[in-house]
Amino acid sequence: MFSKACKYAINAMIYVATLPEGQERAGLKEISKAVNSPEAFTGKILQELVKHDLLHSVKGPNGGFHIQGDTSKIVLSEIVEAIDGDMLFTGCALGLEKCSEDHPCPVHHKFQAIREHLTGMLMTTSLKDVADRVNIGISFLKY
Amino acid sequence: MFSKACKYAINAMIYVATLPEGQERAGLKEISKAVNSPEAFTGKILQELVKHDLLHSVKGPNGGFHIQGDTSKIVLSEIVEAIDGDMLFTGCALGLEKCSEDHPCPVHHKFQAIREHLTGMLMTTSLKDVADRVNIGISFLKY
DNA sequence: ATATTAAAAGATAAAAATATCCTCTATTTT
DNA sequence: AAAATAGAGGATATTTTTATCTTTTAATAT
Ligand code: FES
Ligand code: FES
Repeated sequence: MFSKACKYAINAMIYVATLPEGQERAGLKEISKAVNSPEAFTGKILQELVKHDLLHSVKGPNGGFHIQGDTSKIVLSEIVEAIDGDMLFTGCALGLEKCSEDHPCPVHHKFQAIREHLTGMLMTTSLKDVADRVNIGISFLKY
Repeated sequence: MFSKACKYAINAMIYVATLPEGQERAGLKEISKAVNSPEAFTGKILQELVKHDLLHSVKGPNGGFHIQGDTSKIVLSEIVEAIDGDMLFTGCALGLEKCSEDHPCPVHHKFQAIREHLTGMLMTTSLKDVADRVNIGISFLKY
């Protein structure tokens, strides 16, 4: 469904979102440990998220990553799109060059509903929504 | 969502299912042309489908592939599982070692519904359902 | 100012997925 | 029986994804 890179990205963003407001930033090492992802690879992914303005980074001592602004303003679909692109949202499930009503693949009509369900969920679920669940201890970022 | 191999597999199975009952089998060349997939790679995938008893093959002149029995008895989820395995149906969306209620990832509760929607659709959509759509010309296997 | 810290950037490496090619085997036709 | 056909199986190649390592750059602390 999502690439590994995308899963790491989502988990990392959630972890950063769980940090108390205005707290010191989290370093790469801390983040990759918290979400059980390979450190160097995670670094690349965080760079990408920074480029997409979903995350901010600070170099040097006590540097690290943080989210500026409200975590309720960032939704999961933004993270997915930043890392995996929009094929999940717009591509044909069976690999036709483009997904369209005019020239639909054999599962288009059935898939449409699922896609809408999925994208609707990703577009309405904020980082705050999911980070809160982690903070109160009812969901987990690793194992 | 699905691997390329799985998309080729689904399209190929649908194509074979569109052939009139009891007709001569379709050869690899014919199939891969019909669904616009790379021939040799498609051959490997069809082998796998044969191993999973979703497809039958005959060697030699006028050989090829066909489905024995009723195409309404084969559902899409069987093809997906044969090629991509069951991670789509049972794996955690965010990469936790296992998906469970006891130790859920932050999107588990939201994902559960989508997964059920998706697997429900794949388990109830038969090859005949989709092949019929192709035969009456309202959906397409390539481009 | 200098040393230290930590992310950015670039170069490689390893693994997995996709794709092709060649030989072997079974079947059919002549 | 021999030749031709077409899938099976194995080996190899390419591409993409995942992962690591090294160097550079920016910020901080001494
Ligand atoms: S055309 Fe295949 S999903 Fe829309
Ligand atoms: S635990 Fe992640 S989807 Fe169920």
